[in-house]
Amino acid sequence: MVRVSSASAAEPSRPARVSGIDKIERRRVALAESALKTLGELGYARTSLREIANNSEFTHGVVHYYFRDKVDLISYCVRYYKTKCAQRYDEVVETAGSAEELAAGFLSKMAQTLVEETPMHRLWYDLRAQSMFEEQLRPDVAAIDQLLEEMIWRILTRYADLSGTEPAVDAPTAYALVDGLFEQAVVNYAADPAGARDLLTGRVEQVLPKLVYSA
Amino acid sequence: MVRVSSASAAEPSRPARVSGIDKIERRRVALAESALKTLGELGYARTSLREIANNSEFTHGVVHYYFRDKVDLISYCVRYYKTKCAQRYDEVVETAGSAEELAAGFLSKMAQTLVEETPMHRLWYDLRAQSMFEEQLRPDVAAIDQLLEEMIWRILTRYADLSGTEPAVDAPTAYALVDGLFEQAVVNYAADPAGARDLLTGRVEQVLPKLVYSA
DNA sequence: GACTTTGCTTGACACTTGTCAAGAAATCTC
DNA sequence: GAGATTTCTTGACAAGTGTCAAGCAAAGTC
Repeated sequence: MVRVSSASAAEPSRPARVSGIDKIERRRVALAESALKTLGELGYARTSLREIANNSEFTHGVVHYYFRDKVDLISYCVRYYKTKCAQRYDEVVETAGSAEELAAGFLSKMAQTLVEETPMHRLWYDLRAQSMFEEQLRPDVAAIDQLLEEMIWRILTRYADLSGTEPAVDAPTAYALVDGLFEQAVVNYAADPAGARDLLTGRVEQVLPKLVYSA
Repeated sequence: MVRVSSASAAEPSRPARVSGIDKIERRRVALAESALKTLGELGYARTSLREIANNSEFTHGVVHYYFRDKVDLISYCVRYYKTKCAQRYDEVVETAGSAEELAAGFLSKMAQTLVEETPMHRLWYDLRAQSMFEEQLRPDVAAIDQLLEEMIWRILTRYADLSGTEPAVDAPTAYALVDGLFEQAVVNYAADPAGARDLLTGRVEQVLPKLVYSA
C-alpha cells in the first residue's frame, strides 16, 4: 500500500486524539477526489484552486489549510490516483483460464475504462505531458508509468503463459505499444465517442498476438 | 502545400504593393518561429504572449498586430510546424534500396530528431493533450496526426515492399504503435537524455519486423 | 516636402491566479 | 458551560494574464 500521507504537506500539529490524523487524511482525500474531478474536466492548465473549491463543498481557503500549495495538492492527487488505476486488470489476469479468455477480458475492461473514466485518462496524458516541463511532477509521473508498465507486463506474461509461449518484446516496449494505442483512443474519444471504443479493441486485438512468439 | 496564411487573423487591409502581403506573412512566420521556441521550452500552459515577445525581437503589442488573439497565434504556430515535420523521413524512404537500409535510415533519423528537436516534440505531445480540453485546437491537432500517420504508413509500406511482403497492421494502428514508442522516448529524454536515444532505436528495431508479415 | 498609410511601442484596463492572514465558527477538553 | 484548539470563511494582496487603444516612428504616395 502506498502511503500517500507522507507527502510534503504542511502537516499542522496533530491533535492528540487518534481519529484526528485520520480525519485530516479523509479531508485530504475528499479534496483530492473533488480536485481530480475538476482536473479531469478542465485539464491541468485550466484548473485553478478556486475552481476546485467551487466544484466542491469547501471554500478556497480550505485547500490551503490542507495543502501547502498547488503543486502539493496536484502531487497528492496524482499519488492518490495512482493507487486506484494500476490494479484494474488484476482480476481478469487471475481468473482467466485461457489466452482467449484473458484477451477478451482485457479488451472489454480496457474499453470499459476508456468510456467510463475518460476524464481521468485525459488528465493522465495531460499530466505526463506537463511533467516534461514541470520537474516537480516527474517523480510522481514516473512512478505511475512504472506501475502501468508492470500492469501491462503481468497481462502479457500471463497471456504468453496461457498460450504456451513467451513475450516477444520487453516490458517497456510492450507498455509503450499498448499505451500508444490507448492514448490514440482517448484522443479520438473526444471527437468520436461512439467509434473510438470499437476501434481500440479491434486494434489491440490485432496487436496482442504479435507481442508473443507464435506458439 | 498548406496555405497557412488563410487563417482567421485580423487581416489588416492589405497595401497595394505585392511585397506587402508577403512582408506581413514573413513577420507572422518570424513571430511563429519565436513563439515555437518559447512554447517548446515552457509548454503551452506556461507560455504567455509577453514571454513570447520577450524572447523575440518584438514587443508584446506586435503580437496583437499580427494575430487576433492567443489562440490565433498558437493555431498558426501549429499549422506552421505541421508543414515542417511530416516530411522528415521522405528522403530516406525514397533512397533506401533495401529493407535493412530503410530501417537503418529511419532509426537514425528518428534518433536524430529526438535529440535535436526535443522541445518541438515535447510541445507536440503537450498540444495534443491540450486539444482534449480545448476544442479550438482539435482540428489542427487532428490534421497533424493525420499527416504523421501517413508518414509512418509510407515508411511501413515501403519497408514491406522492400521485404517482399505486406503490412500486418493498418495505418492508424501502425502510427499509434510507433508513436507510443516515440512518446515514451521523449518523456524519458527529460530524465535521461543519454540513454533514451539508444533505448528508442532498440525498441523500434525490435518492433518494426512485427508490423509486416514474415516474408 | 506635406500627407497618408503602415508598423510598432507604450501604458493601461479588467480579470484571474496563488497565497496568506485575520477572525468567525465549530469542536473538543476539562 | 468556560476555555482552548481545530477547522473553516472571508477578504485582501501582489503578480501575472489577454486585450486593447492612443500615439510615435517609419515608409510609401502624390
